[in-house]
Amino acid sequence: MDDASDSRPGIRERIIDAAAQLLKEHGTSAVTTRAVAVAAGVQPPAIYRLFGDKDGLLEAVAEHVMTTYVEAKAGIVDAAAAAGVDPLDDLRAGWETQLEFGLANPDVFRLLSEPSRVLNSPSAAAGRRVLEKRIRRVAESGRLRVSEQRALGLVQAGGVGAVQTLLATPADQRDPGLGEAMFEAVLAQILADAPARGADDTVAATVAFRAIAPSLTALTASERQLMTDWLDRALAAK
Amino acid sequence: MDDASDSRPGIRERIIDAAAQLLKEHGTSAVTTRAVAVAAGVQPPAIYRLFGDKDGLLEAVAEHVMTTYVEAKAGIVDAAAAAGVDPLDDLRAGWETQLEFGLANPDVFRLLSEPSRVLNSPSAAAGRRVLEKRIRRVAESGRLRVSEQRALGLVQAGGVGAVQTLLATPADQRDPGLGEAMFEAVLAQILADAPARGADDTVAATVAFRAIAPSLTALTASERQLMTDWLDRALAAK
DNA sequence: AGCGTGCGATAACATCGATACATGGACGAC
DNA sequence: GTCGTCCATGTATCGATGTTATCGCACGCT
Repeated sequence: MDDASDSRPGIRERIIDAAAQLLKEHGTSAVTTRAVAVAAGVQPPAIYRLFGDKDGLLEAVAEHVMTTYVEAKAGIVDAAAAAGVDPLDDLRAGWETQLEFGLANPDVFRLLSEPSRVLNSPSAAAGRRVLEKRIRRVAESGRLRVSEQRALGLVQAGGVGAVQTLLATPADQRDPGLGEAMFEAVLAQILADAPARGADDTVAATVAFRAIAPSLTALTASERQLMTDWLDRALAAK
Repeated sequence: MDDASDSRPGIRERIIDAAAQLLKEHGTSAVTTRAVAVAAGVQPPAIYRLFGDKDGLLEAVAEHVMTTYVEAKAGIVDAAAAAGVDPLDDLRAGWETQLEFGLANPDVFRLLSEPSRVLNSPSAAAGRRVLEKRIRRVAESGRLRVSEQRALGLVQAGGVGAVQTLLATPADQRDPGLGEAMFEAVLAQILADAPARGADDTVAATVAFRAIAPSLTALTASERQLMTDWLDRALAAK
């Protein structure tokens, strides 16, 4: 019945919750063994009895957050497979969930992205398995034009990179369409049937002109400034 | 004459080199103020006098490694611009350099990728500026079908994501083609299929844009009117 | 009942980032 | 030449953190 790790009143859970909350609300540096201990109402040694060391605690936190977050994902995957939802819509839903999660929980996301942790972490493996299922469904539909491994890597890299790039940009300067653009880039690379993106000549011409506009000496500085502002606005609207 | 930061025999450099070597050879955890101090043959307080705090030291290390690595990049960019190398080949060369660097120096790369550091780090800004130049050259050639900002974000995200994904995979299970696949995915997303007319000089780009400017629905009628007036004036001045 | 096993609490240890304070020497003023 | 001032260096230390040893106690097994 009861696992050995489950003592009585869920002390383990209390510690994990306290650590997760501390991590989410006050950042990585606030997650100290003592702070977690007092927040959970236990003594520092309890952490070491239950998790071995601090890294074990962080791994448990990662697994907890990941599970909480992935359970929905996994449920959606299964439900989608059963309901016959388009695998691509399913993949896109997962992508958006991951981006939202990453932007909402930067510290937890960083924790889950650390290569040293990902390499030997059961929770990371679980997360990857969910993504593998989604990729597999796309593959089974016959629309993949690269290996599943390649597709998996591209989706993973695109997601991690997009989140990290957005997090590394001041919130007011972020490109809100970056995530979707990256997803489309990955899709176009792994799908057999080309999404047939319309070759938009106007955008290309606008971008090219935007690049050389600052060198138009026939205009005044303020005119150039105003014009580039308009151009950026026009491009952002695309 | 002598700057206050430059005492006598390059103590600053000795400390930075010691820290960089420690970081590269023994990982992040080995970079401790005392270890750096003994490795550089100085006293712990010296670090604080020269760098303020440990984060200042890490920033200096990041800047040093970045500079050493980027100097070649920047030189290549300038040389490429002068020699008229294909902007795409130039971009690809930078991409490959970044991937190699990230895989060869995982800890330094992680340091340089930390969002909190990237947000207010001069060295990170310098690195981004190099990439901006490369993107700009592509934009000037008229081959970009998205905004420069979007292109920049996609290249950045793709590179960071690819490196991080590769680092998070056991070396013997890595997909050696992932980096190139990601690059192609990004390229396909940001490039116009057709070389978009021979708009490699300002006049051609301006003429092309002048032709499509009236159809920019994102601008108001008066803005379009004023802009086309300016465009005509700029063309007349040529 | 006796006893052992395991859990919780207190205290302590080693190390880390960071700093206060004393020391000493170099340079200019007289 | 001598003294005083300033600044860099060196020592010692502080607070905090990860981690562990030790003790006491309650619970279950024989």
